[in-house]
Amino acid sequence: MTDKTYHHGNLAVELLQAAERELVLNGIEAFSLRAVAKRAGVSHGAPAYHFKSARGLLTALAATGYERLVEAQEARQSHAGSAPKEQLIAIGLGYLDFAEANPDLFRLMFSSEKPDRGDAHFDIAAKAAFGKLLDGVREVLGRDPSAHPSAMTQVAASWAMVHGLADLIISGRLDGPLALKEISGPDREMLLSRILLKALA
Amino acid sequence: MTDKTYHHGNLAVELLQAAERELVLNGIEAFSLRAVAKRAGVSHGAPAYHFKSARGLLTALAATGYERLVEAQEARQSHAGSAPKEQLIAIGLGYLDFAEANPDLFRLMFSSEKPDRGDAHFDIAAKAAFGKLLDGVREVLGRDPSAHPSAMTQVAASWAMVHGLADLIISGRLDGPLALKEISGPDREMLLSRILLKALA
DNA sequence: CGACCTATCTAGACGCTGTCAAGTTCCTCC
DNA sequence: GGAGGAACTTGACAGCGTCTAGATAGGTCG
Repeated sequence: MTDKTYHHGNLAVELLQAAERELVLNGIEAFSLRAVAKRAGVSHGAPAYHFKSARGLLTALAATGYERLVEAQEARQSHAGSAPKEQLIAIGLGYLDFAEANPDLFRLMFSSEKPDRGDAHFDIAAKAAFGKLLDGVREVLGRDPSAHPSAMTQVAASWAMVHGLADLIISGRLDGPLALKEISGPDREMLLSRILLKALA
Repeated sequence: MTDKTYHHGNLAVELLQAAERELVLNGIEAFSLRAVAKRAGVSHGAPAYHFKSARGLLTALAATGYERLVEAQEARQSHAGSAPKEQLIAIGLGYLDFAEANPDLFRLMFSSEKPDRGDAHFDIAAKAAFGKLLDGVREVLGRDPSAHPSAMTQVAASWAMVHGLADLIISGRLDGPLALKEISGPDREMLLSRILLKALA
């Protein structure tokens, strides 16, 4: 159950870790399956046994990403006030936390066609993350977005705002105009919160 | 100046067109320089002469993308009312038009590390596109965002909203929850405009 | 008219990539 | 203790981007 045997029984997990490390080091576009195998200390053909293809490995990695996205959001929620709006802002800030901490993984999850979106694990994890946002908006509006089109519009607006913000931040596009890199701590949180709040208008 | 000679004098332009065609057909992640060369009817080494590398070709392509983004925005503006808010909404809708009409090019421009952002042509074109947004917000607020931090926050919010919306739309993520695919015409424009307007709150 | 010169493109080689098929090693269970 | 399957290795293949050397066309000048 540990490792280091010929069949070390843990390779799938190790490959995922190695893949993420490669993603961080080389970026998503220079990602190489063979480099992942080498990093994990196995032959270049080994990954194919556990994940059918490079696509399969990246799909699995992206799926874990959605799970960790939810964790980042819940971490924020647990430190926020209990008012619905505060909770929704926390969900948004958690979204930004995750994107900033894992920019390449974030891109893999949302802006890449490499993961197979039809994959069951991927789909479940992605839907769970979407559900988080849905819950937040429901609490604020006091009704279920799934049943009320206008509330669903509110979900779309919130998602678009936080997602666009995340995407612009990790591509460094707000560093120049907003000088976002030079702001930190509470000032930064305040600024981002104010922007996120606009989506709720 | 036309084509079909050995040195047909037009290859750079033809390569750009071929590259975009390949982008549309195969997607950004399966993009191949050799396929572009084949499509243009030249040897696989030919592109290197005009654009130093694949990166160079994609950088040039992305740069033209920004120029066409501005054109899409101006097309919308010319059909909109003259009120500042209407003009800004038009700029946003043009942004969405462009993204929906050229999803892979949009991804190349905003979410890829393949283009060289230090390239002069790329930088100028990208800054011009950003300037469009800046102008729109200035007219609405009546002051220059470059000089007023609070107005620049407004720019960031507007950009994040429209950019996030574009990104979610082209990845099909609003088709399910919002059923956006089933809405069209004026209904659709109204819905998108209402979301964009929220950023101005 | 002919020779050169430079811009433009071709052709081949290199090491890398992902995938596949066949072979090898280890573990388990009968 | 032998069989069989699971986990991994090995080698081959086509396609990729880049580099280098060579071929060719067009224009310029003697």
